[in-house]
Amino acid sequence: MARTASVANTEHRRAAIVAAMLPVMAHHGYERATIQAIAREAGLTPGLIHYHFKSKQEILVELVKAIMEFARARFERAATNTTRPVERLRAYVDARLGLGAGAAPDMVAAWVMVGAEAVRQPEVRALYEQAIAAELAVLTQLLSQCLAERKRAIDAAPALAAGMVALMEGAFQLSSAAAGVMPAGYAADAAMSFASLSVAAAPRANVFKPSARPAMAVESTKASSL
Amino acid sequence: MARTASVANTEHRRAAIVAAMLPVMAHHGYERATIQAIAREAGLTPGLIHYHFKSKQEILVELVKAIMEFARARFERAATNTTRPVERLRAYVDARLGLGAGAAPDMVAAWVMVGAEAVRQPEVRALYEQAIAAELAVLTQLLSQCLAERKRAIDAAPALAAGMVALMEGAFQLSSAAAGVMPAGYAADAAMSFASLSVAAAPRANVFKPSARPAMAVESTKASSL
Amino acid sequence: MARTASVANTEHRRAAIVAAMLPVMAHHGYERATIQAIAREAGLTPGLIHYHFKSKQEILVELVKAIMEFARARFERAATNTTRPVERLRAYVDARLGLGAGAAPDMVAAWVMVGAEAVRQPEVRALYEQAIAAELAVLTQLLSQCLAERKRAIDAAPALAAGMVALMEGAFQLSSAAAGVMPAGYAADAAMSFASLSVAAAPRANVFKPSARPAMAVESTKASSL
Amino acid sequence: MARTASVANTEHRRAAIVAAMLPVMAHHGYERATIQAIAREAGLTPGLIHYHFKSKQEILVELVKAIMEFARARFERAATNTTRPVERLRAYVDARLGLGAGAAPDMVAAWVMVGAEAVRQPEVRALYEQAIAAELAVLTQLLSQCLAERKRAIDAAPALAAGMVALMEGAFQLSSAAAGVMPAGYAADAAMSFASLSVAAAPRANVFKPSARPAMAVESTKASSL
DNA sequence: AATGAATGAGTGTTCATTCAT
DNA sequence: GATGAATGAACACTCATTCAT
Repeated sequence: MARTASVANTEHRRAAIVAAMLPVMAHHGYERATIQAIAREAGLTPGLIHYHFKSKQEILVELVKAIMEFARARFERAATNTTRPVERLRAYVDARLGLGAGAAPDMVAAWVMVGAEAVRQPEVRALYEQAIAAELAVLTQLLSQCLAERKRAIDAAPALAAGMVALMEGAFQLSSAAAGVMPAGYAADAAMSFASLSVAAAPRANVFKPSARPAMAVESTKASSL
Repeated sequence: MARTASVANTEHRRAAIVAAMLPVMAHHGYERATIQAIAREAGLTPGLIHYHFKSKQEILVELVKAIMEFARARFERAATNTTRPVERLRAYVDARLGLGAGAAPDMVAAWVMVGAEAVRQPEVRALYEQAIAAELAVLTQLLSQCLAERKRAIDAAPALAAGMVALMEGAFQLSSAAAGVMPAGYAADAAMSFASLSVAAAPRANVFKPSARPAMAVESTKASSL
Repeated sequence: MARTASVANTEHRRAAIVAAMLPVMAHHGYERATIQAIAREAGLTPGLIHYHFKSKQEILVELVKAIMEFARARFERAATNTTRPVERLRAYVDARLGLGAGAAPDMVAAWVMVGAEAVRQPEVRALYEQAIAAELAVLTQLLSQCLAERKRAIDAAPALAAGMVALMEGAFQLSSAAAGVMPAGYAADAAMSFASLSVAAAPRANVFKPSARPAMAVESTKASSL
Repeated sequence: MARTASVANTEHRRAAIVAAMLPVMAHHGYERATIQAIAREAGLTPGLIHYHFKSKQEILVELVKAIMEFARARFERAATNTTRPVERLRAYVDARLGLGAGAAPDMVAAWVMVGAEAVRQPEVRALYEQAIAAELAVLTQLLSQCLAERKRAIDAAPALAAGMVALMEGAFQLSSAAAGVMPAGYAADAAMSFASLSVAAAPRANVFKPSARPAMAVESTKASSL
């Protein structure tokens, strides 16, 4: 009933503007995500955008942070149900690929645009690298736990994590620009299969006789929407 | 006499303009790849660009085709040395990831920009999907051959190919925008490892007693530069 | 009770706003002296500025008046110690040049900006002319007293005053925009020297035999349009 | 009859744009000398202005150079008729004040605006200081020659030159913003009078018995900060 | 074929001013 | 009196495209 305090109002406005930039960028890219278009999407006047943000790039930076935070939060929520490494890994993959692309295609497309801007804008690149580094760190930890649980050497975890991150980033790109030619729901399956097989194939930790028996069932991976 | 005929000259000019667009797009993206910058890169005058191309987008379309053709040609060249499915698969992966990123970073970055444009420009998207479909077809065939050679069911080939394409597209993105945080040379290794393990784990074709023995050595994968 | 009456408070606010405009104009000029910047300098909110002033130009008008008043007050203070014409003249020059630029560079720079605005804004020009006319009047009177004291004809006083005003206005400009290339402390010396020599060289009042004829004939100077 | 070559055409356009900026700046100042207004004055379209100049400031910089060059050329032309120091000095003063203000009031007003911009724009300030330094150098030389001709010590030349430059800059300001209250033609007279009297009053070079001692002691002037 | 000057629509951004609270 | 969010008209600048030569 009572109007929120001005500070909160400003924060709300900023959040609304960032939120408005997401679909505009998803459909038109950064350069064509004009201040006018963002304002229209947010139901505001163009001048007001620059009252709340110093520059268009600042909105982009906030958008990148928001998407990062969104992904992080979704994983945290999904991972609270279990402590088993494999299940946590699956929760991570599903959070990123299973629901992500299907439930939030605009966010996925916007992220693809962010990735393209990261190629040429140093400030965006720094944020993007930070996001990728965070992904790598989380995945490396999860994979290390999976490997340790099965008494495997964890040396391969970083490279494996890198491959999974690449697969996921590529899946985002393809779901945004070539969805028509990709098989349904391949991505989460492929990611989990890659992880499972790699863990199973990893050499035993400090042991001389590796058996390399795949015990994590690949077949259990199913029903991802990307 | 020394001058080539005008048609051929026109074709040369067109090719030169397309070639000039590549590095400009790699560094500035499509929107900021101005006609002036392309002309400067090509050593031509701005007006001449529009004499040879109806619009800027037409140059982009030609560039996409040129990159597709370049990748196809490189694979063909590398694959002539062998008929063994596994080696041909490796040749393919190396052609795309092994030398690609290191030898032609501008082309990789330009391809990333193309991918972003494909999200919003229908004509570019059609081409991009065509390119991805071609990748999928080639990889599916190569993987099917690998599976058949080992008497495995080939049903999983399309999904596996999709995963590999995603991994490669993601690797392009990451090598262009987050090279600093990725492990060295992870991509080709990951792609080959993924393929090898998946082939090995595939069920036997039309056979009741699967043994699931991994016979394609994962360790043979080495030293890729992406 | 402790609060001053609203009218007085309003006056204080107006004075504070005018005072805040001075350094902002000194550093950014009139056009770039934004209401936001003035408000920040004054520790007020932007909206309040327009509560106390109808427009930005009204603040400028008040600022011009304030600077004029400041200069007048400083001279009055310095001139109370003496009644001797020469000393009063020196007090005037020192008030304007001796301490002025050093003690209040912002005010000097702001005055330069006022001078530029006077070129194009009629209302500011009217005030500026009023200020210059006041300077001329004061200087003419002081110089007339100096001349009279030495029994010289006072006819030249207005022209001499005009030259001194020009020298001082120019000194303000140069101290604000070219301090690096000007000799130290030249201005007050030059002004006093100009006055002293001119007084000494002036013809005797109502006398037929002029003495003190300068070797380089001043009379030969004629027909200048400025 | 024949169209001039393109390079010359471009140079002509640049010169025309610079020339168009002069009256616009003279009447509206730099900030309000909009690209639109300059284009209108030049009879060109706004877009073309930025085809020939990278930025508005670049036009300003060229304008400053043009005014400097104009003043230099006018003096050179006027000074060719004589080698006598005093006459050359007069030629200089007349070139700057005698005809200048009357014949080219827009240029004088534009120069005043340049002076104001020099306060806040480092690049303009650098040019302005260069212009003032050139003035000082020329005047110092001319005054030194006058002093030498009359066997006077030339030590005072720099300070005297500085005073004259200040007087002239101030005269420009006043002729642009307070012409109505200034006596007619005072400036050139004042400048020449100042120079003549100062030369006459200067001590003899290397001589023990100085003559021409002014009754109002110039030496008493000290410690001014400007 | 080729030039490069020219156009005009559109961009991000600034800012004096207004106004609901 | 006071706030600060909001407006809208300007601004400098960019750029694909056109066209006279």
